[in-house]
Amino acid sequence: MSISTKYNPKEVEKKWYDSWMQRGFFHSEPNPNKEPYTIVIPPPNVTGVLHMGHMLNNTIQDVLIRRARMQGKEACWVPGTDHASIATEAKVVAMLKEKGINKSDLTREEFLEHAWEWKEKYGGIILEQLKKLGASCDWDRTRFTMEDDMSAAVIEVFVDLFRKGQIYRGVRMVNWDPQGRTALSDEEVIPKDTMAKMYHLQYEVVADSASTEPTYITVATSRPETIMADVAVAVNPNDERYTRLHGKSVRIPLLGKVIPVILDEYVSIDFGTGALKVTPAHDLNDYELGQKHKLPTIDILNNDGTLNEQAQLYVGQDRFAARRNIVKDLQETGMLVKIEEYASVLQTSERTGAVIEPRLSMQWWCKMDNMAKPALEAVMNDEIRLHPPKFKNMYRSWMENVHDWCISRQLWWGQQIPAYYLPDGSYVVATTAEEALRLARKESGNNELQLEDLRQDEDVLDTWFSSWLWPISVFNGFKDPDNKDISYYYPTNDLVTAPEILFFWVARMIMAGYEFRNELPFKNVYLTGIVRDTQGRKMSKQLGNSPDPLDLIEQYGADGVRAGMLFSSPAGNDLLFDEKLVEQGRNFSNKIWNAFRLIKGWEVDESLSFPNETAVAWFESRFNEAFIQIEDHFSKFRISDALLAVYKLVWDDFCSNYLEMIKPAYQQPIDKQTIDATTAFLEKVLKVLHPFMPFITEEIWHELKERKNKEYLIVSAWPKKEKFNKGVIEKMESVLNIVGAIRNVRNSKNIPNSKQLDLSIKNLSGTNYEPFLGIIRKLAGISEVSFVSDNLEGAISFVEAGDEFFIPMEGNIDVAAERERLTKELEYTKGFLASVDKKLSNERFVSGAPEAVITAERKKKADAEAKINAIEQSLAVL
RNA sequence: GGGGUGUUAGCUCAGCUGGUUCAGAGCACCUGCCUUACAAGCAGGGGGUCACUGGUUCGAAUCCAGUACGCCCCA
Repeated sequence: MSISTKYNPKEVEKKWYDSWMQRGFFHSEPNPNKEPYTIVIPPPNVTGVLHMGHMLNNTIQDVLIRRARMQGKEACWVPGTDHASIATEAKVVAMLKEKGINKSDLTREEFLEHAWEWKEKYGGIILEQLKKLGASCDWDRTRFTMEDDMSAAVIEVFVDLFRKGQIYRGVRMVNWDPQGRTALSDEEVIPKDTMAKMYHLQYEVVADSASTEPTYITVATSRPETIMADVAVAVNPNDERYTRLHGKSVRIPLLGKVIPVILDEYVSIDFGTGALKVTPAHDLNDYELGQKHKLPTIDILNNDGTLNEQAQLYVGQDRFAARRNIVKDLQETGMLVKIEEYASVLQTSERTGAVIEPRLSMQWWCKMDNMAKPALEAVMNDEIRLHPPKFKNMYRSWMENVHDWCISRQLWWGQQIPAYYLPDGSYVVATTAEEALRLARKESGNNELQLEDLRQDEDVLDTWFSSWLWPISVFNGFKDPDNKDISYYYPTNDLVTAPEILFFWVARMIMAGYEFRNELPFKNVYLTGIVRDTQGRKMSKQLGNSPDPLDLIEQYGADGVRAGMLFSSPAGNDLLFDEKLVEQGRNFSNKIWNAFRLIKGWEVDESLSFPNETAVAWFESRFNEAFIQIEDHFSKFRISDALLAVYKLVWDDFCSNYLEMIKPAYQQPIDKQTIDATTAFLEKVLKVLHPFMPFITEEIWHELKERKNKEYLIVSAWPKKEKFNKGVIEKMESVLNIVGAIRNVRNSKNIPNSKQLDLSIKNLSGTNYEPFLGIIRKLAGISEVSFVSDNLEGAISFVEAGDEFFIPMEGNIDVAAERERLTKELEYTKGFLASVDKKLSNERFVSGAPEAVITAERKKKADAEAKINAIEQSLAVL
């Protein structure tokens, strides 16, 4: 037999992936005779490379889709990528810069040409990487959020929502990324804990008459460079320190401009000095305060973060340079009282890392409140289930406090907003320029207008404004709402994604589902955790703590990596990734491989009788029991638990126990009935293992037997739930306990495995041990078994299931040690009995507890008493 | 500040409907084995007041309240 003792995944994985592709097993077409099962991939950024998060996420999707396929459903997993406007544009800008080209020197068309070229060349690598993982996506259906159809859907949706009054244009406070020079949604802003400085500045109070000494009010701010944009100083009306200032005005330091003191309970008395400078253009809270008190707004920043003319001072300087300079100048004039360090949260851009500038700007907005309602309800009433359900609360609080969505981005890569400005500044919204012209002529009453007179809005839409349509648009549901694909596959079944994007993607897809199809987009949302390193740190490029997934696959095999990722990742929990887990996954592959080698290596002798009836009957039941558990785990999306249950079934039950029971002596042949049963068991085991470890299972499946053309494991029938015999399982459990006890004796007495032992059984329970004697002999290395009615002298004894067992020790038994061991066990059992007795003598327990519990307690009592009796007898004969 | 969530073995975590799956798994550790499927393995073993304090209950790791510490989301 020349099969290697080590499983070698490399060529096996490539072979089977190609073979599956060739035979079209991943491809799906609507089939009215089958139940559809659909997953749409969370489209990774087209610029992305596979990281550990993707690995986890896509492994789970593949497990679900493979199981569904085997269950006979029409399984369709739609892959694709997202155009990721900011990330991609940043990459392209950087690439151009390396070539010495500035974006600002290019026209929009030129830039987009470069971008597309870049996308064609480098985009979508990640999809190729997913194939290495074994992802069984329907690659014929691969989509990209900026391909023509998808973009058309985005534009159509924009126009539709605009006509419904759900989209508007307005000046609002936005998160401004001065580096990317674009607005960001709240979700694209990452708060970072930092130590910041709090500057205490003096504002001179404008005196009633010129004669009095100047007085000052101290204001605390973290952003001294914005004082030129101040329009008021606010204090709490209940703050007695400042009562004297009610109705007064103050002078801005350096600038000398006079601004009023206003009163508002919003100001917290204990924070800073209790006096707040109000800068509506550069702080969200100040903006709201300004609106409330009808204060003007003075915007002193350019879109690149430098100061503009409105600032009057430090014009043209970057905001941080201006801060350094103003601090120096304030110090020199004595208006800076002190600088304090305090822990603060810095808002930064997810894409560029720049510090976010709250900024007033004209943007496009999408109203959320109407759409949020059905989306909230669907989750609250479990039409859409979140796994784990703890995310429901979070979802609710977000949806109840939902803000309008800023959907415009000052970028070129993406869907350009279909708004067209007329020369007079008014605008129309239309899917095409031609239609826009028609509308413009109609609305303006000016039939002389030409296409050249219209100017399309420069901005593009937020990436998520295309992603939220994904489950519908991948099936062309906008252009052709009743096509056979969308009618069949939509609503999809399960969505697997990270909790980080629960709001800006998942929630919005739900809204889009109800808004555009009156139907939920998916039924279950499985939320994975974040993959962290062993120290609990998020994996990141900067930290360099993330292993390269492809290296891992190279080293441990895709199956090993998949299993490793799943071993410790219950839904919604972060996964502390340790390469040890992948090693365990690899070892598991090897274990299965060797079980296969063993079975494959046996010679069959058809003349032999069938000696393994008990073992076969037991494993049959055990498989069915485990399978029911596995299915239960799956039904509750406990993927990790399902794998662990399979793992134990394979390793403990099948390999350590079953195969050892039936294994013929060295170089002896096996009987026909046993080999047939065992082959069938292995096939069943391979089936339940296949979704987790597709490659090795397919390999063994084909090596085990000749298979016809399309008889592949990937499309074989998932096992059915069947009844099992609980009694058989329990009996075997106690037999295995006996084996364990004998092995323990062997170990503690240093008796080598090669030395056979004898066993005497004092059968008090009336159990029929006959069918199990062969198993006990084989697994525990016993030669003679005898049944006795008296205790054996000079033997080590133990009790199991009410019966006593003796192993003769040929006189060299350590009486003292044995006595000690038995005494200890006796003490323990007596203590145990006492606690059971206490319970049973408690009348309220007996009357209050259910019958089954009481019976169980009575049985415990009887067992304990029998055991005490047996130990005492053993002690007596020692 | 508001809301959520967690704290179980050295580590990572299960424990779902309160009671035999109730204190468990994997890794790590210790002992002994290269026993012809597998040393990427086999056999055995040690290790936990279930964060703390109270309450409900015949019975609490499990339910409730509070405290401490951690994490997440929103401000």
